[in-house]
Amino acid sequence: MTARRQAKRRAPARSESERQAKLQTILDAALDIFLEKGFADARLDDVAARAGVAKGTLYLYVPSKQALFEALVRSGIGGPVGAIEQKVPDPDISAEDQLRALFLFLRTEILGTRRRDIVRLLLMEASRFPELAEVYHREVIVRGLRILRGIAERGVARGEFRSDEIARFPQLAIAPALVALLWTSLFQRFDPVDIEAMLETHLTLLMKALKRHPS
Amino acid sequence: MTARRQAKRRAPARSESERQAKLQTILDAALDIFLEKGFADARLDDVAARAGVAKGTLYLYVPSKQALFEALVRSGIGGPVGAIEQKVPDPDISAEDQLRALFLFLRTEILGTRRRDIVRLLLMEASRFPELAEVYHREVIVRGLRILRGIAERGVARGEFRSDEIARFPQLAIAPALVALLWTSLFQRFDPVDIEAMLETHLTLLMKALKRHPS
Amino acid sequence: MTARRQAKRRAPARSESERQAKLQTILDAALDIFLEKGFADARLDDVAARAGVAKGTLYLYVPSKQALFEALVRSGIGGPVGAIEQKVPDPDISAEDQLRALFLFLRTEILGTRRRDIVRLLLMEASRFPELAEVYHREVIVRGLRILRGIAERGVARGEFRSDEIARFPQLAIAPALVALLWTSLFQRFDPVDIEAMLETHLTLLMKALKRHPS
Amino acid sequence: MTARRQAKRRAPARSESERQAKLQTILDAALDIFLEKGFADARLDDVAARAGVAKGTLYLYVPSKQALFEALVRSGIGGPVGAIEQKVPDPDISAEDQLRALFLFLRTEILGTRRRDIVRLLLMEASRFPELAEVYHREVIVRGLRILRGIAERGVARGEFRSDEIARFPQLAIAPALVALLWTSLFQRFDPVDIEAMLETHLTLLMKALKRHPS
DNA sequence: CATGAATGAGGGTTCATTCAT
DNA sequence: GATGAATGAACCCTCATTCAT
Repeated sequence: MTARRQAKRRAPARSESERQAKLQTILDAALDIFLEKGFADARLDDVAARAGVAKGTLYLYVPSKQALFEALVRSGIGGPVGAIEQKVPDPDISAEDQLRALFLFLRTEILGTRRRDIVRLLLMEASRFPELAEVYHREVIVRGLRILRGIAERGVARGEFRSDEIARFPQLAIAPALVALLWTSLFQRFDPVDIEAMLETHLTLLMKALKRHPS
Repeated sequence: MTARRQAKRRAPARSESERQAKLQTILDAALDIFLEKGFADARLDDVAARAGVAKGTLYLYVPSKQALFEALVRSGIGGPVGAIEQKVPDPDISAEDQLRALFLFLRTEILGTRRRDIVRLLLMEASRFPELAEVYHREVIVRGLRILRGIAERGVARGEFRSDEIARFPQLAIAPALVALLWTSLFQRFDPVDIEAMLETHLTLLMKALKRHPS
Repeated sequence: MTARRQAKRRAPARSESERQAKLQTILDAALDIFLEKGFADARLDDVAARAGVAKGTLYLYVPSKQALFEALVRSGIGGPVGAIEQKVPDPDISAEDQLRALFLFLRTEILGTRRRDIVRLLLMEASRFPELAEVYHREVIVRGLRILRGIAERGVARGEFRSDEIARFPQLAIAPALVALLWTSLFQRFDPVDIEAMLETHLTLLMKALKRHPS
Repeated sequence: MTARRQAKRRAPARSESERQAKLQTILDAALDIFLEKGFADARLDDVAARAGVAKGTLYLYVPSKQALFEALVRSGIGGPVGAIEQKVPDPDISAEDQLRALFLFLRTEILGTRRRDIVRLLLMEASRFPELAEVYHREVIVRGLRILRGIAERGVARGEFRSDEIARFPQLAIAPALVALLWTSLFQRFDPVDIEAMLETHLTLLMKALKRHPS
């Protein structure tokens, strides 16, 4: 064991962190290419070229094209949900403000960033990668809906909301965000919509429907 | 002479309706395969096998794989929208009932049929077929949103609705249908959701938010 | 036997001569297409379309694409050689005039007609159809060279020619015609050459070389 | 550092000369196959097999079947013409000897080598590759005829030749070489002709026709 | 570790030939 | 006989993966 380590450390031209950095470079390049072409049409030649490495090098970091795709998606999901889980369920603020905070987060941390593209890519390819759909469901969907349900239940419990529709179907609360995501990707260029205003209007309607004493 | 003319003018070996039927068989088979594998991974061998014809036969009906895909999508969109345009804008019934009729139609004519899969396929591949995305936008999205906007505006005009949010962002009214579509395709098998109840709840919330005198 | 004949004669819509006429239509169409595309690139669809028949009909007249090509070439060669054999070896005129008559025939009956294209097609495809090359050699080359050799030998015998080079290598006498054929097909469009003057000059040179008392 | 640089700057895995050698192997193999089958019927599988490489490897050296064909032809033409341009127009020797040198060169460097096959292949396929016909015309025909014309004009100028027929139609001087080329390819196997004697006889005749004082 | 040349299975497309009408 | 829809073998080209350097 020691001997082996020494053998490896004799020329540690690449430390573990350097290796991680290069892997990240590859994942970034892969995201670009996969987004542009989709999984099946993406060529590893292009990924390698964009990452600035030789094609064979990819296989030193990832065992196959499919694994590259999966690593890419896994690295891009989950993180933000954890952040929301930390910040949003603040019992000191109203359910409405919690929802608004959640949407602000969605707009700034997802819809306005590359993560939006990762999610779109995932939606596009999910039916071809059922296992990945399950991971996404478990790591993002379930946790996201749990947060929403928590907000809704607390809203009902403290009398802020009249009814529990969102607790029962939290999907209804983020449905417009899904529309925003797809619209941006597919139609925005020839039929632009003010996404921010749309989401704001959604919250307005939702509050009208839910709040006992609409502000 | 007459006899010869008949010989030359005789009905085509395969009548037009027979040709259409076979084309439909091919389109059906193609939908199955494209849904299962996505456009790029779908093999025309499989399409032909499922349609029960030889591979070369496909090219008697469609000039290329891409054209097959486009024909498939085009054949599956547009029709229902026309039906809705005919039925829904009935001035004799309330805006709420018009919306409910629209959602009933969505559930029974889209979400409950193969058209759901065509739409999902389109969403999956839209970025690879920008022209098709435009066709879909023009033939379905624009017309669908126009119907919704019409309902909303009439609801406001006749005093049934308090405000015009849906007229401004009709996307908000059908957003849950999009969730339903994707959920069904991606997660329903391991996390079933009562789609009908969800959409019903959406309508309930929407009416609470919009109606001047909620029933 | 009689019965069969009667059966056939009951509706002899197509007599033998009609059949021959249709075959000729097909061969003409095939020549056009083969000339335009070469054998391998010619499509029977195009041959059928140009002949005004259905593709399957071709197979009622010819058993395969290769057979069509061979029938075409066979039908287009040989004929003229027979004509020359009849006309040229006129013992009453000088060898020079016989040669001139031969070249006039070449210019007007071969180089200036479709036969030129048939010969070119044959040269192009001969290495792929060795049997056809043999037929051409036997039916055209051998007979043509025999005519030339006959002229040359008579010229020597009657003292008109000094030597027997052309009797030994009659190919030398028609070599410029081959140049004319290929030049016309390949280079004439961007580097035009006065073919008639070239052949005339060839004869002039040849007479200078051969004749005892150049005129 | 130096070591690393060497690692990055090391000679290409395959040196340029190795690459050229392999390309030549492929071109040689392609010539065999194209000659045997013609362009359209040649299969890249066979080219690869004969070259001893995998099919995909061909595409590392040439972008398409057509480009392979064109590379093959281009690599085989032009070179010898340059050599002749250097050697033949020697003002110290007679026009006759220049012509004889030219024919010797033709026999040993073209007719007796693979270049003969390349020319034949070009003639066979020229109508399918009009651009290539132009290249050949420009790089070979024009230059070759210019050499002949130069010899002829000098022959006239110095009084060696009586007349200028060859200066006007230099094609007449090499026409027998074309016959030799085609005869060798098409008929030689069942009707052998002494090509060397034929060309020698051609020169004899030509000198008789042209020279003021035949030797 | 890194490279990139080489591999070869795979798939879209064509088209000569067949055959039911 | 004539038709033309159907067939399916064949072939060019791509690209994920391997491996000698």
